[in-house]
Amino acid sequence: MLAVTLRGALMESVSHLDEFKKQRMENMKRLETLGYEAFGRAFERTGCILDIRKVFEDGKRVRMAGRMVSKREMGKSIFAHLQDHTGKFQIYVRKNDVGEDAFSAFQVLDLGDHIGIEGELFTTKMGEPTAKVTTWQLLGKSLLPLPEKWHGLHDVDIRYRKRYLDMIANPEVAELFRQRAHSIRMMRDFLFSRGYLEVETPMIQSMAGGAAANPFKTHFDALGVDMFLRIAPELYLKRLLAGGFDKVFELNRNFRNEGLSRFHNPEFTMLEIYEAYGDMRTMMQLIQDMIVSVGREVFGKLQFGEGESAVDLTPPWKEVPYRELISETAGHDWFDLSEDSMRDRAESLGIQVAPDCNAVEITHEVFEKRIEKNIRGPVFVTRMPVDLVPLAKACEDDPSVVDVFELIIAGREIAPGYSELNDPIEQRRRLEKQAAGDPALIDEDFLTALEHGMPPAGGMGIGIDRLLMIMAGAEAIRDVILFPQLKPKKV
RNA sequence: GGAUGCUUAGCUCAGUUGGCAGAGCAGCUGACUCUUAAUCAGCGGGUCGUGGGUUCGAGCCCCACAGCAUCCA
Repeated sequence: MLAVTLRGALMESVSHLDEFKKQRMENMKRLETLGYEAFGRAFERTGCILDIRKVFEDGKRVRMAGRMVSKREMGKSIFAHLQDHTGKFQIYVRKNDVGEDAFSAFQVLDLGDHIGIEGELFTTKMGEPTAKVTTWQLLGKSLLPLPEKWHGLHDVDIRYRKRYLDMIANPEVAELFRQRAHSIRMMRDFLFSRGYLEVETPMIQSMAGGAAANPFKTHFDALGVDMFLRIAPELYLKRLLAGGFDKVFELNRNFRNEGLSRFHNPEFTMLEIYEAYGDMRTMMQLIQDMIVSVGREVFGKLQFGEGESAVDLTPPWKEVPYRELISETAGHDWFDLSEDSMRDRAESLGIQVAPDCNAVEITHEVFEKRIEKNIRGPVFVTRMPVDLVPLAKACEDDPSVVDVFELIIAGREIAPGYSELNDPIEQRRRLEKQAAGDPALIDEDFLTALEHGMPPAGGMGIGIDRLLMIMAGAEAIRDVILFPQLKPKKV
């Protein structure tokens, strides 16, 4: 009894959408009885809509395909727009031109249907380039209504969950993802042309190393062991340096088992680059050249954002030591202060510091809360405290700081770069400290590779999604990821 | 994990002090052979996120839950 009621209620709740679908199914049947195949086959086109627009010429015959996104019926003639990924084009269907049957079938078409047309180009009285249809065919029936044509699709939940609707209703979204694809392609070409080799290393790993982050767990059935999705490719890329590849990169997904936020998606795209016999300065030059060329060639500019969030990527980019930034903000005597005085000073700057924080951690709180956010950049912050960065070489002139940079743009960390540690003894010491007595957390195979000898190297990782947020002017990381992670929706 | 806000027709949004659930687009019927947010005439479409409560009466007030957003951890 209850089950029956629930089922009734469920059917009731979708009944209205069903009515749209029912109507369209009926239209589909009518088209089929008129001899149209509802889900058609390959259709040879003169070109995409942009191609056709480019070669526009009065009287030219073309074959064009697209989704019908608007339709204006006027008795014995119809204007409509077809849309493909390159834009919209108006078509004109006249009873006299296509014949009675094809015309009445066209009247049955719904918005959203994919059709192919053959016709002759002309310009309307209002000056719009248009194709006068002589024949048409149905390529793909749409059974559900499109979002509203004028206001588009605003509901962010639907936009992320049904990205295909977002792309149809909001053309700028499709454009952004083309820019993303183009940017990534540019980076690959750039690195390839400079002699870097693209490699693929395991995403499923028996221990997730190379960064400090919580991994996703998975299970390898055939081997009966738990595995992890990688949090970074670093330790494998360094094995390749030991193996003799001198310039390598990997551009692919990393996975971190963290929450969702405006700046975090648990799977994100990272570009990691290593160059043997180089150091972090090699990387500084490389990333500057690479980002500048992406800016120029994909976006056609080096100035991004407006007002408060404006950044100018015109090289050369500034370099500022970490301690200098701290002194400027927290006082020139900061590094002479006792831990307690540091805590008081931090609080006077409006920063709450946990009581168990040491001097390095308090200092870094100041950096994160008061400095980093305000750096418009791009700025390379260099000479970070050794305790913050366990995988880098110490500076030659000061063992308390490491030879690294953190590239900050628009108040955000975009890319850390290191003079990589290639000393297996020091590396073991640091990994053991990090593992805090748990030998299962130490990647012995990686250490063995270093023991065989790894050349000195520069290395860096670039958070591609965050970089693209800046260049594309996106407010949220979800806006630059096609299918961002969301909570599964319960029924 | 915490705080705040949002959730009303397929889509975009109104909804007054708690008193019959609204508009535009989309849809349906009809007219119209250069329209373009076509126009004109008419029609249909709602478990107001879900579940409880207060009340004579809840889209609106209260509680819980869900999803989303922003900020914080």
